[in-house]
Order: sequence, then C-alpha cells, then structure tokens
Amino acid sequence: MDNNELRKAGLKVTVPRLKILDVLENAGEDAHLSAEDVFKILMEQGEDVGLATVYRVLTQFEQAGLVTRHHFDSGLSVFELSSEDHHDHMVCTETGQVVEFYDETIEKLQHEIAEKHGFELVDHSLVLYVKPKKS
Amino acid sequence: MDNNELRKAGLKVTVPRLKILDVLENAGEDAHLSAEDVFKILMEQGEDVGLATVYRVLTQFEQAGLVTRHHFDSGLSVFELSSEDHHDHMVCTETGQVVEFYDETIEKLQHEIAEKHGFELVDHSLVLYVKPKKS
DNA sequence: GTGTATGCAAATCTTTTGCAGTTTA
DNA sequence: TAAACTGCAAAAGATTTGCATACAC
Repeated sequence: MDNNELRKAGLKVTVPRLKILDVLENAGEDAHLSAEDVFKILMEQGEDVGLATVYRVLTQFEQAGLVTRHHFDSGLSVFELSSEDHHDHMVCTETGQVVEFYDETIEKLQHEIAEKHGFELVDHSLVLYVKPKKS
Repeated sequence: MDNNELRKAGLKVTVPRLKILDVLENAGEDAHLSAEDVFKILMEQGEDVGLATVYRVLTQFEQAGLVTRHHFDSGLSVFELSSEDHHDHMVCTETGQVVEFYDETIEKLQHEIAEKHGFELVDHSLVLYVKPKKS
C-alpha cells in the first residue's frame, strides 16, 4: 500500500502520485531516473500525466524525503527512491550503469574533515566515475 | 604570460580569452564561478564580451584542461582554474563558502572500491555540504 | 588574405509557474 | 463543497547555435 507513504508525507493520494511512485518502485534496484525518464515511462504505459506534474510530484517527494535527487555530472536531475540506508554512487562512463556502495571509513573521514575545518557535516555527495576494468 | 597557456592549448590568443583567464586567476583561491559570474565581472570591468563567448571559452578551457567544471548541488556549472594537485570541495550551506581539501586515505579507498566492483576509477566528485559548527 | 573567433539574436533544453478545470477528502 | 491537485501552455533560467562581422596569424 503506497497510500500510507503518501498520507504519512501529508500528500493527498492521487492517481498521478501513485503512478509515479509505482514507476520508481519498478525501475529496478539501481535505477536513477530523470523527470523526463519518468514521464516517458508513463507515456509508454498509456498514462495521462503531464510533465509539469512529474516535476511537481518528484519535488514534493523529495521534500517529503520519499525520493533523493542527484545531479551527477550531466547537470540534470535524477531521482531514486530513498532507501533507509545511506549509500554513494559509482557511474560507468561507458555504459551509464549506476552501482551503489557504502564505505564506513570514508563516511567517518568525511565527518572528521568537516570538523577539522570548523564545520559540521550536513550532507555529502560522492560519485565515482569508472570504466570497466580492462581484462 | 597567459599567452603560453593558451598557445599550449592550441587556442588563438584573443582578448576575450585573456580577459576570462584573468578573471579566473584574480577570483581568489577558493573561487568557483559560474559563466554568469564571469560575465558579470567582465561587465563591471567595462569589458565588452558576450555571454555566449564566456560559455564557449569556458568550455574550450575545460576541454584544454585549463579549468575544471563542477556541478555541486545547484545544478548549474561552476568553474575553477585547474590546479596541479587534485582536491575535493566542502560547500557551506549557509554562507556558500567553498573550501578545498584533500585526503589521501579517501583517495586510496575510492580506487579500492572501484576495483572491488570490477571497475577502474576514471574520476570522482566528492562534495561535503557543511554548516558552521555551533560554538 | 584566410580561417578562426566573436557578438548578437534566436534556438534548445530543463524546470517552473499561472490559471482554469478536476479530483480528493 | 472546499482545498488541494492536475494539465496545458506560457514563462523562466541556463546553455548552445547560426550567422555576418571582426580579429589573429
């Protein structure tokens, strides 16, 4: 029941919101979709949702903490369903494949570095751009 | 003499290119300017350079390795003069201040993580979003 | 001189907003 | 039914491109 996720976020349960949530959930584990991607998938499914609504809903979901927005290096926004556990990303420069990973030591070091400079860590973004290892 | 930097990059030495290089050099250590920022500074200096040219030149400089482009989280591009030594960034969410840092251990771990997943590290982007430590 | 670079305006792309009509609670 | 939500079209912001002119070599 996605209904509860939406209600909990203080959002009315509407058809477009359910459809968009559905697209994100069925996009696969490491999927990171742009608003345009979501829109295209909805079109393919014959849904009648406007692109503006996709943008509005994704932004609302982000504010509600339901999805996370990333920028990677293309400059356009991509979204993924927020998962309980934090992770960073590895993007293959040749295939576009995205892999999620988590490293305890790096996480800890980031806090230490911020502290050392007189700051408190609020958030971070770590993206590794990689290519297939030559065999 | 910036002339050589440009020549070495295979670019003709023109007034707009020299002016833009000049702006970047005089912007201060941790400055990260958007194309619009550069354009505004040129205007203030009474230079007659078009915004389109600023974009074109910055892109050429990037391709020549003279400047580095970042996206941070705003989604717009900011540029800095490439420095010999690699570094990452810390952006203050309250003041916008940018601090550069480098951590050997994190660098090493990134390579190991990429390898572990069957990839080769090509590049990476690490940005810490911080706020002033409450005193 | 010749080819490259520039400025301007128009075009493109991504994202946002205004508004009248529709849906949810 | 009232408030929130939606679609569409227009607007806005960032960046790119076409083209005639100007500049570097």
